[in-house]
Amino acid sequence: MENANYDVLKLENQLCFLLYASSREIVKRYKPLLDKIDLTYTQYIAMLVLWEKKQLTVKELGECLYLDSGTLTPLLKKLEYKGLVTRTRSEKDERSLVVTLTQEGEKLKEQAVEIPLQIAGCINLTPQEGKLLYDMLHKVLG
Amino acid sequence: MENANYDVLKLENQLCFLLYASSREIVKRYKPLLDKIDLTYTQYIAMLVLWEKKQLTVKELGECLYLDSGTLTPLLKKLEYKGLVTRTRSEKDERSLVVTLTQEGEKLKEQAVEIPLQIAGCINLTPQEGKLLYDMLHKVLG
DNA sequence: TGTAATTAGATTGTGTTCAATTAAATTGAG
DNA sequence: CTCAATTTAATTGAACACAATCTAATTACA
Repeated sequence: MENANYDVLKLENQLCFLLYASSREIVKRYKPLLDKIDLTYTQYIAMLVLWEKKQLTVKELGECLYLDSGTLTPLLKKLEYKGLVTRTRSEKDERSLVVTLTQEGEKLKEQAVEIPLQIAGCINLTPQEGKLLYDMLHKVLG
Repeated sequence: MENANYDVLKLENQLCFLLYASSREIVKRYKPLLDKIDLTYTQYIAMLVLWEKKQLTVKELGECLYLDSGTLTPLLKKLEYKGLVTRTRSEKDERSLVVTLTQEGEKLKEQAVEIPLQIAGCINLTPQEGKLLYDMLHKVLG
């Protein structure tokens, strides 16, 4: 084949690149809001889970966030250092580390509750489009 | 307001989290394919642009990829080290660094041409859904 | 029961990302 | 022209991501 069709290589055609670029763009839009409560984006999504569940193991948190201990261990140590969570070994199974929201961590939720609306306000999608995007990303994630 | 509605904080409701998780998931699916041609995902998308344009400045490449020199400088040095590109200052404007595809870099395109189809094959979307996702991500990116 | 296999986290090393700063080159206003 | 403002990369430092490896604890099977 002398003239292979290289069009598939063109960047504009790359759905994956759009996904990658959009993800970073959105995280960047969170930054000024998260700076106010001194959290990074990854710390924020970890806190989202903790605000909902109060307590869970590193393994469970990793399953929620699709992150492994290589990312979570240092992140949770930072949240512990900030006084937002505690880290203790499970009594039932010493291999498991239980992460628990502190009072301080619980209190931070009140300030964080503003963030989702502010983010929604700066994303250029109608609720219908948002729902469509949501459904398709769910399919991608499988 | 005694019972603020914290539902907006729930992770499943977070479009942004899905975007972030899907992006990482897709990049992970590229890895075994990119390992064969010894490129990381970021190096790959830089090569995509170079395969199309042959030559451009770091600034132009950054605009294509939404990445700054903090990311691109070390990345391009690695591509140069691998012999895929050359890096030379522009004669017209010494501030600009011109990145040029080498013969070696051009040759790699032949092996890379297989990748998009293989990725498409492991993403769980119909062409119609892909188009919809594509359009909405374009809107998000603005 | 005793050892092999598995599991949960921690650690290490590579490679991004990005904000902030720096340095050199170029441009523009007076 | 000339000096201040702007532009382009490079550098630095903090924080991920993730593969690979390690250790300790638990489970399973011969």
